[in-house]
Amino acid sequence: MGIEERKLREKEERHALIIGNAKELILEHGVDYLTMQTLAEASELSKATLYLYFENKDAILMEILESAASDFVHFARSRIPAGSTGLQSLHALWMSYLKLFGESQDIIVLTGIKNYIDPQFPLGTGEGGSRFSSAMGEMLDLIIEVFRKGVDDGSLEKIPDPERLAYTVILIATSIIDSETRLPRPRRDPRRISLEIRETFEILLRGLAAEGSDRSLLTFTAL
Amino acid sequence: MGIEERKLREKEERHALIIGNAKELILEHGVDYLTMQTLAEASELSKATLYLYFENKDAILMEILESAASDFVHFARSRIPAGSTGLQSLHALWMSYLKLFGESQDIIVLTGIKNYIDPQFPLGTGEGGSRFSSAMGEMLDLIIEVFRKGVDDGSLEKIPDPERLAYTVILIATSIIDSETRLPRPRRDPRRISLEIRETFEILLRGLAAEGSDRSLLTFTAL
Amino acid sequence: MGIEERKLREKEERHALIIGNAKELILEHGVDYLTMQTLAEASELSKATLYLYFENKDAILMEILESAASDFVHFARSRIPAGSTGLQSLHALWMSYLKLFGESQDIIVLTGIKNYIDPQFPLGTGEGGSRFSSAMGEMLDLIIEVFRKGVDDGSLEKIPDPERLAYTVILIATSIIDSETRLPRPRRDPRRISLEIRETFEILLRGLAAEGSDRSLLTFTAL
Amino acid sequence: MGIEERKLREKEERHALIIGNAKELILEHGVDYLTMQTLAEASELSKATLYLYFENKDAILMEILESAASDFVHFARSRIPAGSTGLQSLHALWMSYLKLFGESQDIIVLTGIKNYIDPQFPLGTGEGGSRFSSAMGEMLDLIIEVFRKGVDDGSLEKIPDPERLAYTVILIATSIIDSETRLPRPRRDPRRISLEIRETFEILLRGLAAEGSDRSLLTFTAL
DNA sequence: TATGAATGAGATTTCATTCAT
DNA sequence: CATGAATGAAATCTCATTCAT
Repeated sequence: MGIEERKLREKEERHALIIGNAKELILEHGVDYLTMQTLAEASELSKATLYLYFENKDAILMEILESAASDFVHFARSRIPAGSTGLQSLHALWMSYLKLFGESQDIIVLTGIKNYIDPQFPLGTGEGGSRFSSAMGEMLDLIIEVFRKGVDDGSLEKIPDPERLAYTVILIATSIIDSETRLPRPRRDPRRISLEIRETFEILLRGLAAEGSDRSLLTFTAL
Repeated sequence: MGIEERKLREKEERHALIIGNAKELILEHGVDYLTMQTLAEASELSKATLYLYFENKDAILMEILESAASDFVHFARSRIPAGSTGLQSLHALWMSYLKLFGESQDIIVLTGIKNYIDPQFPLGTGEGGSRFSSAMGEMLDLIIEVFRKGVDDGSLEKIPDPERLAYTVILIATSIIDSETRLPRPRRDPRRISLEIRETFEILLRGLAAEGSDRSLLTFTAL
Repeated sequence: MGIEERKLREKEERHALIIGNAKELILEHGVDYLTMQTLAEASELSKATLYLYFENKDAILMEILESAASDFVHFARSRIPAGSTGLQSLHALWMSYLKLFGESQDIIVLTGIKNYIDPQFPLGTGEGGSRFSSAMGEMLDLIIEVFRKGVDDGSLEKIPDPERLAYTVILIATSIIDSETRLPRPRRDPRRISLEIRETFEILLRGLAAEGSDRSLLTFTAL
Repeated sequence: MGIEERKLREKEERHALIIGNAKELILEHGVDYLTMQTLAEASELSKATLYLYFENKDAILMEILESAASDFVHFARSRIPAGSTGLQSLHALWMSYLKLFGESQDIIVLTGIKNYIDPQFPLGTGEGGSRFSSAMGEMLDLIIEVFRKGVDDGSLEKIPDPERLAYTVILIATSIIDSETRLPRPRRDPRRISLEIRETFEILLRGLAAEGSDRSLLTFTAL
């Protein structure tokens, strides 16, 4: 029975290996560089073998996207204290984003893929909407929730259409990174990106917060 | 020499024709649809002929980008009254953006191409910087200028690194449209985009403006 | 030795199981659907295991063909009364065909495979003849025998080359079904096939029978 | 203007060349051997070039099928004298078949492709029926027409369902050749096939003709 | 100047078969 | 005896780019 376990583990490891290599490739050379060929080479496997682990190329991208998005949502939720105001929640949410981005570069991969798979998200859910990531949907829900809370408790300015704004905010946040994804790593500077995101979030937060809000909630410099 | 003139004129006309068709195709069907094949057909020319007018596909996209960006910069500059504060200038700048977007849809083409050609811009100028658009550089300069003025005259909050923020702001503004560009026109909704951009700009403006600024400068509803 | 017996029996059972599944798959989804993959799944075995029981895919198909053809020959022989004329024998032979087809659908499998494996049979025995089915050879012999008998006893028209005609007749009979085999069962209509075969046999029988033959031997309507 | 003509001619020649090579390959090695790769090699062109002349592989097969079927129908119609009985027409029809087969081997190609493209034809027209060859439809119509005429003028036996029988007859006629198509030419013997077809047609004709028909119409030996 | 024609390189996917464990 | 895992070879199709005429 130890054998079965080992086999299962090995299978999972390979699966993870492939995903890992795919992420690495995307991170290194951009999403367009990820072909079954390059992925096979990077994984020291044949192309056919990849199809043992994934139904098709989309499935690989989807899995990366799903897991990255899902990780983010869970992490963020865990860092929003119960009873916090909308503004506090938003602050916590963005802190999570910065933290996660600082620790791994999954977010780079995530956004790159998002735009590759479904460039119109979050603008158009349309008919093909169902095709799109469920984890991405959860992320959207979380943000909408925070916006609504903030408007209700008065910690945020009035937001005409929280759903639309949530879309837009995801778009902004991801697109700052998005462009990075297609370029080779050498030209990328994680610290610069981090600074840019932080600064952008501060401006957005100032723009969203109700007048007279606590200044300490409008900055991320403590990071 | 009348002959030479005519030839020159015809050459320019063809050149313009191709560019026009390329824009149209992008607008209609998204950037991915623009292949040398489709462009040749739309222009009623052969693929080979396209190469008489442009070195390669990138050159076509670049030129569209250049001219659109250049148009925008000139238009925006013409709408910033002499002697206006930084905040006023920024307001005018964004009004121009909204106006231009309302009137033509060049901006859709522009941003779509920007991300297609050089997705890292404005993040990475790097070594490859020379490759990138000079008109885009002018746009950048304009925004930096406005930021500096605003910080100096106290109409904007302190901005640690105006250049970087200018990059970011262009990115935000363009990326909202970016995703649209790859979709065929039918699924696009100009009004929605317009609303999103406007709302985003308001939030950014509120976030950038010094406290106690004139409220009328923080909204675009008059549009 | 009880053990050895059991092992042998189990081996044969597996063998039969695989063959059975292969038939079922062909019957359900058509010959093209039978891949080592689908067969392994249906048999709840690994693909590699299939190769323990059969040298390659062709061997599997061949065996199905063999057994189906063999079954048919035995069944048909058992239904040809001793002392019957050639015409009576031919009638009995084709009744067997119709009956077998009505009861099982093995014949569908059989013909489908025949054309898949060795489409030139019965046209070409050639050098590669050895490769081909021995049971199919028996079927051929049976028909030739019947033809010869009929020509001798005057119940059939003169047949220039009984062997060649036997080939042709098998071809005709099987080919009516052949095309069906590649289609999934839902689009198949056993009754229509049955009618077609019957009608064809009647025409052939009329064409083969000596003039003035007993009319009741020229029809299968009693079926 | 001579230039344009020449170009057009050359284009058509290439087109014809490819079709010719495709036929040749099918004739030589069977339908399964025809891949874009082998066809490209045989034509001394690159695979990509083939796509300049044909939209996809199916289009190539379809064109061969269409033209062969269409040729046959026209040829056959031209050889059926006005005012002939059904039996005479059928005889003429099959003479045409034999003649065409004797002259070119297009019919081999035709039937091979027919079964490759649409194996269920003529059994199942089904929903996808429209997808199938229009020339093949004309062939069917011709045969049905002849059957009806023969039943009406009493030269043929009663036919319960002329349409179904027409299907069956095409099936029989083509399937005799069909098997050939997938095998390399060396194992093929045109004369034998010719004999088989002739003999089969005679039997069918005897089976279909009304009793007491003119014997000279029941044989093809004059061929 | 213009172009028809051609193509190399590369993308995704499928399948019969092998081999170490 | 059984198998999970791996793979080579092949299939269809696309696209930016080149070159002789």
